[in-house]
Amino acid sequence: MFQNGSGLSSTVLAVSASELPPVPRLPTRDGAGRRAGRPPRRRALTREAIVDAALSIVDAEGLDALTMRTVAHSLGTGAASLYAYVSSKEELLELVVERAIGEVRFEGEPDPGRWLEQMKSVAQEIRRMYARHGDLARASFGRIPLGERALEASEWMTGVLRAGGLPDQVVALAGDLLGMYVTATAYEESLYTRENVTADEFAQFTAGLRDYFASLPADRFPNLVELAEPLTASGRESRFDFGLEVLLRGLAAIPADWSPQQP
Amino acid sequence: MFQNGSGLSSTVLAVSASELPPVPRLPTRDGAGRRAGRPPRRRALTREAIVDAALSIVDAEGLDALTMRTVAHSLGTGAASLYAYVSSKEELLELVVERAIGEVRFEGEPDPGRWLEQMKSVAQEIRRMYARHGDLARASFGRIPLGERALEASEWMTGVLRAGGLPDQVVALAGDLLGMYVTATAYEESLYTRENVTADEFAQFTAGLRDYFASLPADRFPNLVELAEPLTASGRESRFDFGLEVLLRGLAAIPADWSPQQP
DNA sequence: ACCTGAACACCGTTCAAGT
DNA sequence: ACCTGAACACCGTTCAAGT
Repeated sequence: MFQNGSGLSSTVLAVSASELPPVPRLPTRDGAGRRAGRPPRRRALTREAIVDAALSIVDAEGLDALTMRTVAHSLGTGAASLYAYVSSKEELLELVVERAIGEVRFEGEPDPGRWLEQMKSVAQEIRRMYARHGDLARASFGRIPLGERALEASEWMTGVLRAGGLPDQVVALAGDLLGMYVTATAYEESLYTRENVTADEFAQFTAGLRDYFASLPADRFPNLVELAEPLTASGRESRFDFGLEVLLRGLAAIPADWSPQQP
Repeated sequence: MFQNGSGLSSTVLAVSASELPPVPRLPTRDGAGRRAGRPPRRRALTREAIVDAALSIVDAEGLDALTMRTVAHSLGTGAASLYAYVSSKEELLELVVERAIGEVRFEGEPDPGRWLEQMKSVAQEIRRMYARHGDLARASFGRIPLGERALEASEWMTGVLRAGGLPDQVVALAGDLLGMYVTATAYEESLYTRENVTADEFAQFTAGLRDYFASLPADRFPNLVELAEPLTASGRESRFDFGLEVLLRGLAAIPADWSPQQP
């Protein structure tokens, strides 16, 4: 749930909260497995500050611009100094993703009569969060955020799906599926929202794509030629809404006793 | 269609076939936009050979092991020599993805009575293709392959969806959605099929995840605690089948006049 | 005309040497 | 005890200099 798909990633976000149990991890082979550990006493440099700086860089210049050097530079140090607070770039990315997910707000309690609306609204909320943070969705993909805030999100979504009367196994699978859908969509959308591609250039590209389909040899690609227009017509918003609609209608249509054909 | 989601990527695969029109492109800012151009006369090194070598590396060691240097080395040259055949690593990745998609086979003609089965089977076919090629799905994500083989795939899928009686706009959106689902799933699955994570380690991780959920404070995370088992029980196969089932049922349930609420 | 070694400007990460 | 400059082993890409 909220797992950005079924993802069981190799590393997983450490919980900062006190009373939560230690997070399970897949072993890493490259020896970058140690944790930062000790609290940062009385220093200007803190985990918080590093995550802040990293997220700001992603917002302003995208994920590719986030390097240990750029983060360190924006904090007035060298890259090596970050390793006292963060065990690897991988861990830093997890912290940044967790921070972003923590921004998502859930209003109200799970309402049995409104579970579809509630799921739709939280999906849109998450999408908006990603839209605020450049192409962060790319880093988010395939991770299972298990930090406190992410768990709260999973808890809420699980509650909504259960309130909807879905059986437990379907609740679990549905949460993963919706998380994956939103993250994947957000990632793809970030590709054409890159600050160095103007809306005009994008429109031109779309038009070019339509003309490309339209000009294919009609004997070999009759359907693509005929559908050149609808294939390239939909905007981001409609694509997202369409997929969400399909997923939710499909979920509502899944029988209570669903199980895979070949176990 | 077959676009691995709604993806309109910044660069797009060049069509190798003769009679197809030139592919539309989004402008790139980093000046890496030139094409290889001239045919490789009588040389051992060819585009084909380079793509072969690159795909072999992905199969054997994963996408991260694919560097211009490793590819060149496996062909007995230096990285610089590849740039006579391929304008950038980005273009090489597109060629590799296209090659892999070309492996997917479609049996039979679109059959109006069997469109759901046909879509399900092609989705499984594509998933198997990705499973053969390490974590190639990662490189595939967010690209629109427009090469000849990919177009044939899109043509076929479009035909099946139309045969199913879906309206044109739904056909277009559905193709993107299914493509994105399969690619995203394949990518996530590749994360735990990494050759350096054994099945045993994975099972252990899953068990750890279950125990993690189960041991959360029950007052704050009642649903996660209660659903610890189902949340971590499903295998890859069931996850994939579940999502596919949801998508196809949802598609079948979309009204013919669907359009986004806020245009 | 074709090819490529060496270089450039980067990475993430480590560690000896400073304070 | 804490911090970090410099180095290591890599990247993708370029280009002058070879044949």
